[in-house]
Amino acid sequence: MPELPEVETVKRGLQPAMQNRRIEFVELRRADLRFPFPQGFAERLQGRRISTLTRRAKYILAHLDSGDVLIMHLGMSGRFTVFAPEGSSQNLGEFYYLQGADTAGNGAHDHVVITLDDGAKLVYTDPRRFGMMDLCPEGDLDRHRLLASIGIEPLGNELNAAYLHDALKGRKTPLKAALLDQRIIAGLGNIYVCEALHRSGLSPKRLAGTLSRNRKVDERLERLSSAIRSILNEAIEAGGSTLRDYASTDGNSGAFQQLFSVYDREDEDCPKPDCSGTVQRIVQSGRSTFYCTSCQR
DNA sequence: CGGGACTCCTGCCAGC
DNA sequence: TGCTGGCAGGAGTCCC
Repeated sequence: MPELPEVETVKRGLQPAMQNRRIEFVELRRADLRFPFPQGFAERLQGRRISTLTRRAKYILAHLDSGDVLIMHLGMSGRFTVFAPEGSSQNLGEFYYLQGADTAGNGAHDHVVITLDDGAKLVYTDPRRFGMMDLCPEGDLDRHRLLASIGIEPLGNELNAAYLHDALKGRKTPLKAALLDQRIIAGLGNIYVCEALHRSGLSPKRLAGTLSRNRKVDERLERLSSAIRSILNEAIEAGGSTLRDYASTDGNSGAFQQLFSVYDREDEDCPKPDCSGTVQRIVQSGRSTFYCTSCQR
């Protein structure tokens, strides 16, 4: 599930449930996810008020009144569910399930249960356990080992053709791999890289540095940077409806899939109106790439 | 250093 | 029906 748009959607979904709430109790069902929980994890959270939630790359950050920041990453299969407090199903955020909180958190892969001061329970579920949680003082966030070398946010002003020109210059790695590199752009994953390359008509196999040959900024980098931005924004937009579906049903939203032009569409016709190509699947650094060999150069 | 392979873990699906 | 192998949206680590 989670690339930047999904993480942003989850953050927005959690915000109304968590903002300004005090953490009453934290139950860990195991000692680790991808990494061990830090020493005193539950104790440092309990009794603290959450001032706000933010996002950096694919990390959700909960800022606490103690000065600590709770860092959360969903990995490949991580998910949060908010269970409403008993008998208060009115005016709940879209992220709420409408069950009573006493039934929450009993699944086989429910690893963390956070009880808030209004009785709501926040349950972290992660079958593959590639997710992680950590605590870090707000002032040390930039130096946190997982955040220190993260690149620019693609939705901010820093992402533009000139940035890509410099960042990709001399790179001999395929463009696909460079865009997946979180040190260059934060938050892109396999799906949205495939989609952005298709929209901008660039081959995933092209060596990244070939777009920065001249001193002049290549107009293809302009296309790439605006494709990244528009794809992510559209996905976030769609995320809201995905989330509503999710809250009311089972997590599998049809609207989500319809967004993709090439991802998981091997052998289908290229959806670009002026292109008669077919979507191919190849493997790059061990992962699936979907692209049109006809219009992506 | 840059680049690529390997690794963690479980669930699911196609193919036999 | 049941097994097996391959694959999955992430990313740190190790090795050349």
